[in-house]
Amino acid sequence: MKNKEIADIFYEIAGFLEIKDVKWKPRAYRRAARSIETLSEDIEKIYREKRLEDIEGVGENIRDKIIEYLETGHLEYYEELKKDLPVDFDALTSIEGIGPKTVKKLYQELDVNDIEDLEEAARKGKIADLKGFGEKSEQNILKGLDMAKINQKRMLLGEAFPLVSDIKQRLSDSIYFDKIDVVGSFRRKKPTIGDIDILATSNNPEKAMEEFCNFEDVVEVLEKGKTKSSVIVSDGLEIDLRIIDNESWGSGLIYFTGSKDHNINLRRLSNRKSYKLNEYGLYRKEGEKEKIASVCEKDVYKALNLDYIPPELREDTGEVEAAEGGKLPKLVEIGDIRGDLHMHTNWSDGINSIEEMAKKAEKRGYNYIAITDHGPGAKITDPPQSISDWKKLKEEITRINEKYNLKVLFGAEAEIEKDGIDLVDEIVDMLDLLLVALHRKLSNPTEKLIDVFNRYPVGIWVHPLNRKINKREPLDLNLNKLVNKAKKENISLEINSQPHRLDLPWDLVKKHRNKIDYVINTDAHSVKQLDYLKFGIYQARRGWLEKENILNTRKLDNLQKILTK
DNA sequence: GCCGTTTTCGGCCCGACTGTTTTCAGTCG
Ligand SMILES: Nc1nc2c(ncn2[C@H]2C[C@H](O)[C@@H](COP(=O)(O)OP(=O)(O)OP(=O)(O)O)O2)c(=O)[nH]1
Ligand SMILES: [Mg+2]
Ligand SMILES: [Mg+2]
Ligand SMILES: [Zn+2]
Repeated sequence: MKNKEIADIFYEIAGFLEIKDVKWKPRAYRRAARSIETLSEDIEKIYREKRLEDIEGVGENIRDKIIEYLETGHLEYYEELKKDLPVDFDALTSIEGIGPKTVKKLYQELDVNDIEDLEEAARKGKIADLKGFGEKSEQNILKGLDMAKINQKRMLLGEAFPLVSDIKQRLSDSIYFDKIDVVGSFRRKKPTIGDIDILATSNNPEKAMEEFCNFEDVVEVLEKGKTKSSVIVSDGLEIDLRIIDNESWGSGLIYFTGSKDHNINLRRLSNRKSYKLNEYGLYRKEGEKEKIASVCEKDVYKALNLDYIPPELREDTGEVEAAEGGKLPKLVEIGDIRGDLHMHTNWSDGINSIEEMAKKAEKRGYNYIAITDHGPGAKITDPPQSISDWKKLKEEITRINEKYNLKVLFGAEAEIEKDGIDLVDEIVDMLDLLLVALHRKLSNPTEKLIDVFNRYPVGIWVHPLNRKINKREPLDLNLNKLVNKAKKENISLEINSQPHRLDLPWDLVKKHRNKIDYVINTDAHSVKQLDYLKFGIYQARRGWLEKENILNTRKLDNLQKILTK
C-alpha cells in the first residue's frame, strides 16, 4: 500500500510551500494528505478504478500528481521543491518553537538543513545574531533540542489515567481552581495521547497559573499567561492548562477537546450560518454580534442545529454531517456488556485462579465469562499441554460453574501455526468457545487465517492485527477478505482492551462495522485487568459502535453463533 | 489547490503567548 508514502510526500510538499509563503496550497496539500492517510482502501485500487477525485481534498491537480507518482515512482513537482529547499522540514519543525518561517531564515542565512546543523548554529551563537532573533530565541532553540532528545513517544491512553487523576487531584486541592476537566485527546480517548490538556475555571486566574507553573514536578515552563499556560513535567510530558470563565465553559470544552479538524469543521459551519465560533462562545456575526450559546456543549451544538456529539466521535470523520441529519449512532456503554469472553488464568500465563476470575466477574455483574487459556503452541512457560491437562481444566471449570452465579464457558486461545492451530481436535471438541490468534510471523498470514476459519469452529478472531502500540506495527492483512470470510463463517472480531493493544484499531472497527459483529474483551491476565474493559469500550465508541454491533451485550442464549456447540 | 443549501469565484478557524519589535510576526493550541 502506497497510501502512507503518498500522504507523507504531500505533507512534505505542504511544508515546502509554507516556507515559500505560498498561500492556501499548504492547506490543500495537508487536507489531501490527511484524507489519503486515513483512507480505508488502497489508493492504487482507487487509481485503477479512476476514483481518485472522489477523495476529499483531491482535485485535478493533486489527482495528476498521484497518478504520476503511481505510474513512474517519481513526482517532478516534489523533487523540484526538494532541490530548491534541501531541508528536513519535519525534523526541524518538530522542535518546539520552530516553524516554517524559522526554517526558511535559518536555511537562507546559516545554511541549516537538518537538526545537526541547527544544533551547531545554536551552539556557536550564530542564531542570536540574526535579525528578528536574539539571545532568548537561541536559548529556546537549544532547550527545544534538549527536549526533543528526551521527548519520547506518545503515551498510551491507559498509562495516562493514573497521571490524570493525580493532576486533577492536585488542582482540586488548590483554593484557586474550581471546575477542572481533562480534555484534548484524553477526553476523546485516542489510543495514545501527545500531552495532557486541562480546562479549568478559577476565582483567581493569575494565582492559579502561578501555582500550576510551580508544581514540584514541573521541569520547564514553556509559556505562562492569564488564560493559558504550558509546562513540561518529568519524562518530558507536556501539560497544557487553559482557564476560562464559567459562562464559556461549554464552548471552551468544545475548543479544547478538539480535535483540531472537528473544531475547524464546526467553525466553518458556523461561518456558513453567519455565526462565529471560538472558545468563548458562539456569536452572531452581524448586528449586535450577540452571544448565542456558550455555557454548555449541548447548547452550542444545538444552536448550530446539531445533535450532541460525544467526544470519542470528534475526529472529523463524518460526525458533524451525521449530527446535522440526526444520524449519529447511539454509542455502546460499559453497562451494556454482559460478559467477557477472553481471559487467562494460572492454568497458562495468567496470575489468578479460575475461581478468582469468576468471583470478580460475578462482582462486576456479568452473566457469563469465558476462560480462554493458551494452547501448547504459545510462547509461555507452562501452558496446558496434553489432552488430560485440558480435561482437568474442564473439570475445574465445571466445579466453578456450580459455585458462582454466572456461566463460565470453557474456551481456549489457540495459536495459528504454519498448518492449522495448536490444539488437536479432541481438545477443540471439548470447548464451548474457540478463540484464534496470530502471535508469530507467518508467511501468507491472510491465507493461513482463511484456512483456519474454514477448518475449525472458530468463535472469535482475537487482537486481529497483533499490534503493540509504539512497539510493533499491525499485521498487513487483507482485512476486507478476512472480514467477509469471518462473516460467512459466523466468526466475530475482537476489540481487545489491553492498553497496548486496542486491536482491532478503532478506524478499522468503524470501517467494517456494518459488515461484521464485534466482541469487546479484556484478555485479562489477572483479576485486576478485568477492569481494562473500559478501554475497549472507548475504542468501540470511537468506531461508532452501538450496542447492537457487539455480541457480548447480548444474553448467553444469543451467543450461539460463535459458540462451538 | 479545492470546493459549493450563499457560490464556478472567492473564500479557506480563530485566538493566546512570546520575543523582538517600536507595532507585530511567528508559533502553537
Ligand atoms: N480551533 C483550533 N483548535 C485547535 C487547534 N490546535 C489545537 N486545537 C484544540 C483542539 C485540540 O484537541 C486541543 C488540544 O490540542 P493538542 O495539540 O493537545 O491536540 P490533541 O490533544 O487533540 O492531540 P494530542 O494527543 O495532544 O496530540 O486544542 C487549531 O489549530 N485550531
Ligand atoms: Mg493534547
Ligand atoms: Mg495540548
Ligand atoms: Zn489472550
